[in-house]
Amino acid sequence: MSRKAHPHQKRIRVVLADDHELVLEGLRSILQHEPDIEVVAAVTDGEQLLRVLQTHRPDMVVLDLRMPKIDGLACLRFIREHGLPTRVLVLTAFDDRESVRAAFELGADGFALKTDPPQLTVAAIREVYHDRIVFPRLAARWVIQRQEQASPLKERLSPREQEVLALVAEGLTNAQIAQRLMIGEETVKFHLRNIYQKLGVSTRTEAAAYYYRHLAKS
Amino acid sequence: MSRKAHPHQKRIRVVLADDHELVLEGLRSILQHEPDIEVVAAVTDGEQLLRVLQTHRPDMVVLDLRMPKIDGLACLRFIREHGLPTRVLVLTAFDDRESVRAAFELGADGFALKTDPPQLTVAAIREVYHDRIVFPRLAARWVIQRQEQASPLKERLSPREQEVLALVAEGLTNAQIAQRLMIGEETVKFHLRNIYQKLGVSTRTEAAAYYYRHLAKS
DNA sequence: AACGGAACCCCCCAAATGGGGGGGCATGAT
DNA sequence: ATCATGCCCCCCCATTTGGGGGGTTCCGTT
Repeated sequence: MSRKAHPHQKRIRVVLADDHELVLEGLRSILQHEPDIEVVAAVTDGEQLLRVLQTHRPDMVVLDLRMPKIDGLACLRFIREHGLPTRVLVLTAFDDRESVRAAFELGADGFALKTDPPQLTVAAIREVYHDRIVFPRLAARWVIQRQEQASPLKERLSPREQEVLALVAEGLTNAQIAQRLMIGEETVKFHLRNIYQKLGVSTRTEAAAYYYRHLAKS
Repeated sequence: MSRKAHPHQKRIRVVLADDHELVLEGLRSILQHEPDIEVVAAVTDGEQLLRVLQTHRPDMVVLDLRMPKIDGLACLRFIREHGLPTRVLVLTAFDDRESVRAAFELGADGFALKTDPPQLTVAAIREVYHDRIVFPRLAARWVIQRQEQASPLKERLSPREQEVLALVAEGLTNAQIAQRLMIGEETVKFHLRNIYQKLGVSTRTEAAAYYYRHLAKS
């Protein structure tokens, strides 16, 4: 099994995980020509991934967060909790900053964007393999914001702010909210500014969208 | 220009459009081995696509709906309105059935899922080229459903109004919507006024609330 | 007793929005 | 030929909103 008498003594053994077969194909196609990287498997859902991880013990997994059966975050958690010796490069579609944050906190070693030139992803693989944590400037912001305001944004909203947000999501105007809560309109605006900052948005409709997507229950 | 003295007389000339470079790479990689298909260009945003369409006049475009600058729907609309002789195979990530419906109504010739085995996509290219309309069973349902579902109010919204409303619900501003749909901001306001009247609301956030409660998808 | 945080109120100003009017063009039905 | 509809664009104007200051209480911690 051990190959040591070779110019490129040890190849980076990676597993690819993405539900889009075309992305797998793209990765395979570009990694094919990299002499120091070896694709040992490619899977399209979390279940397969966990199996492969334990049988192949790869150096690294290139991981999409969105996958059937078991999603990327769950896989990442599993890897960390079981102390698997596998580095994790998250391959994201950039659109869900919430997931990126979560992945970072779960200990992802790096991030690459599907919209980036493939060569960047290849470079990222090498970087991560050499114990560097890497992620694109864009993703940096999603992640950094977390330092100040911690991940569960919802918890960070004060009770009053949550009330206000709920009413905004109903479609009420500032004046109506003020009346409903028996406070001044300026106060509503004050709360809203704080809410926007905490949620990372800048309009009431964005806030409403956030509400319905992240913390609605009905 | 005309090559007719060859076993495969005329190759299908396709343009690939997807903001994910890895997907482009994947497509290119598999189409490379198809003797009857020729990739004449690959672009990552709508602006490039429209340029390429007019210079290369390809037989077909494999089109992702989500793209920067000008999104896939807008491109499709452009193609149809200008009577370009280009067939359109929509390559979707499966998650936005709303867009799939819209694409179907705009006259998309076929649909392929990114999660499908790449060979299916290749087959779809050939099918569409031979004047067949093709789409996976899954997508079929999104499209069909709309016939019956016909909620009284939603049906009153014109296709364009539905597009606008969906973007409002995402939290976009008028200016952003205008850019996304390639129309003027005043036009967006015009559509919005009509939407408000039809829905019986008077602010965008109310409209967003209506969207999430009555016509939301997932 | 001093501190920070939450909730409350007020000012100002630029930008976005809502609401009304006026057109235009194309398509498809009557 | 006419009409209705959808879609597009432009004008004007009042209101709402977003973002920046400045404050005051009250409460729980330290």
